[in-house]
Amino acid sequence: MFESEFEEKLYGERIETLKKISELGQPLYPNTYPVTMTIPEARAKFGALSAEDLEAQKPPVAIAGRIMAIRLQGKTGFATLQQNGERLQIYVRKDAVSEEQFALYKLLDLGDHIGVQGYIFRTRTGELTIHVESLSFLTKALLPLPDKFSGLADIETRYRRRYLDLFTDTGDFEELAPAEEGGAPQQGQRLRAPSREVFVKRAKVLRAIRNYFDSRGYIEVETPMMQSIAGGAAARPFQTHHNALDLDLYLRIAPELYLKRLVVGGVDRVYEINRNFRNEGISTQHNPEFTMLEFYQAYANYWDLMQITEELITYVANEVNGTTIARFPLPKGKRAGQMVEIDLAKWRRLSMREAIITFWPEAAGAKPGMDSFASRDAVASFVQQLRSAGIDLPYDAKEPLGRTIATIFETIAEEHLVEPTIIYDFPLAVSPLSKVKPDEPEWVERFEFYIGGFEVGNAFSELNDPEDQRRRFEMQLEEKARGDEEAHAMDEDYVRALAYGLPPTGGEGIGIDRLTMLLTGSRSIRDVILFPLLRPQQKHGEKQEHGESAE
RNA sequence: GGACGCGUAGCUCAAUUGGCAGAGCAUUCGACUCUUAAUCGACAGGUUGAAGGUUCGAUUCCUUCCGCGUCCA
Repeated sequence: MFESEFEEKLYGERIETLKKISELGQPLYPNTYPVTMTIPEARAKFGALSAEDLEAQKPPVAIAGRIMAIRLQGKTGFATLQQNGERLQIYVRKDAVSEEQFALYKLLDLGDHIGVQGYIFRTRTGELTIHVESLSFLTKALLPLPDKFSGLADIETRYRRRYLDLFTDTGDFEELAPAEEGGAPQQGQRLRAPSREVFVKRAKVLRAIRNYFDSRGYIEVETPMMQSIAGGAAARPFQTHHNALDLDLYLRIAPELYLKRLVVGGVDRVYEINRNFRNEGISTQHNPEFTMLEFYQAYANYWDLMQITEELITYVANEVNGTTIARFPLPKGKRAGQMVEIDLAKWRRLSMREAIITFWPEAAGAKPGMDSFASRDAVASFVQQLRSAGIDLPYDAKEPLGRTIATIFETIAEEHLVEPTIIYDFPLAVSPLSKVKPDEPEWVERFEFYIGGFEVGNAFSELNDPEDQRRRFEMQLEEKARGDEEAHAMDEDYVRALAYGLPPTGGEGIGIDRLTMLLTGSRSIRDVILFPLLRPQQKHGEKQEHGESAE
């Protein structure tokens, strides 16, 4: 457990301190403390009252918190308690508490939990403070806290020890001027919110989404996380095994096919918010387990979903931040790291083909025409044009035409989609579960929406023709045979479900982690996931083959 | 998977051209009855991520490995 002799020594000293606290008659790990309010409640209730008002009332309170700062000066002392991310100062005088309790105060360390009872007043400098009449020891911190002002700066430690990050992180600020002699450094605009605030907002995001759908007649459900066919998306799954049934299973990559089975079953409006698992790389936008919202609505198509999307994102932004303006550091591309302001209520819509034309790089020569995407030769020459302009573009002459078009889109357009943008009409070849456009058989009624330069959601009019669905799965099997490990597997039971009749339905998935990144100004998905996946840490001693002995 | 960067005391950070590893906070001891990044005095705290190499001498240069970050695939 100990990382150094220093830590071990300090731990031992604090165990000794615990004994002394016990000798003062304090239980060492009491199971409760009778608070009258939380620290945030106390600040809200008394924060506006003047010193005179407080002096007249001497409002009695009992609160509890963790000691984040402590200043002892002879026969008196101050300490700062923290609870629920807010702080309140306490004032302890030797002549206001019992002898044992002042002895206890002198034995307190940074990080300890205590409860105090007394009355609220303001100090000479005006700070809201509790004049302590009685204090109780609650729990000891046996290990040292991170730097009391800077907190944890090391990103890795913040992820690995999120418990420390949550109560010590104060966010990042723009550096304005160097610290003056003996003073605190000047702080500018906040660049990153405190960790705790990010996760409080994440909870608000979930609450707002549930409010939105619950008030519109949707039913929230939970469908299998362990599936014998990992369907509903193009991704590699994690594999597991059920011993009693001797059954290979996959962790789900999407809930999609189960949710549409529910629509077949007459659950016309349904949503699920839950984890998906994809056995892929890790980046600032990818964690192997991530949270996805999927919702389905019978008798709706992708045009209806576009409207719902714009409404939902606007609603959630207002609920969470009180504004639709999001300040967000771009996570990738040429402008990576740049802070941008995005209005989540202002949307534009472009078809995929329009987006390719709009963001066609000048260096690549003549822009494609709208009608040129139907020709394999034309699209192949687009690839050559882009490559000769120095753009790295994967291309396989044997891959379906639609896949090439989708790759071109992702390569040249995605990073430009910073303002909320709906990209609609996708190639059939990359959309095995979407309904074909009636007038264009190679294109489907599907859209993705992009904010901040990355994909946040994906939606389509659901393919509900079982014959067509079977053919699409068969096309996917050919892709699999061609070497595409992410191609969809055949799901006979899903085709059978469609054969009972799926009404016309629109469905959509939205990445909750990415949406939370936008609403909290977080540059990495790891900043919005409490315990992101990291490689397990090796201890130095474990790597050494031969133990070295001093003797 | 590739390129680049980072790893120094518990925490936050220094260390000039390759020349005695240092400061603040925290800890320990002492002083202090309105402090608030409290203040003042004293002590202690290091295998510079790991292993190897070059050198009279390596935190610094080189190689490999480990972990993390960023960009790209």
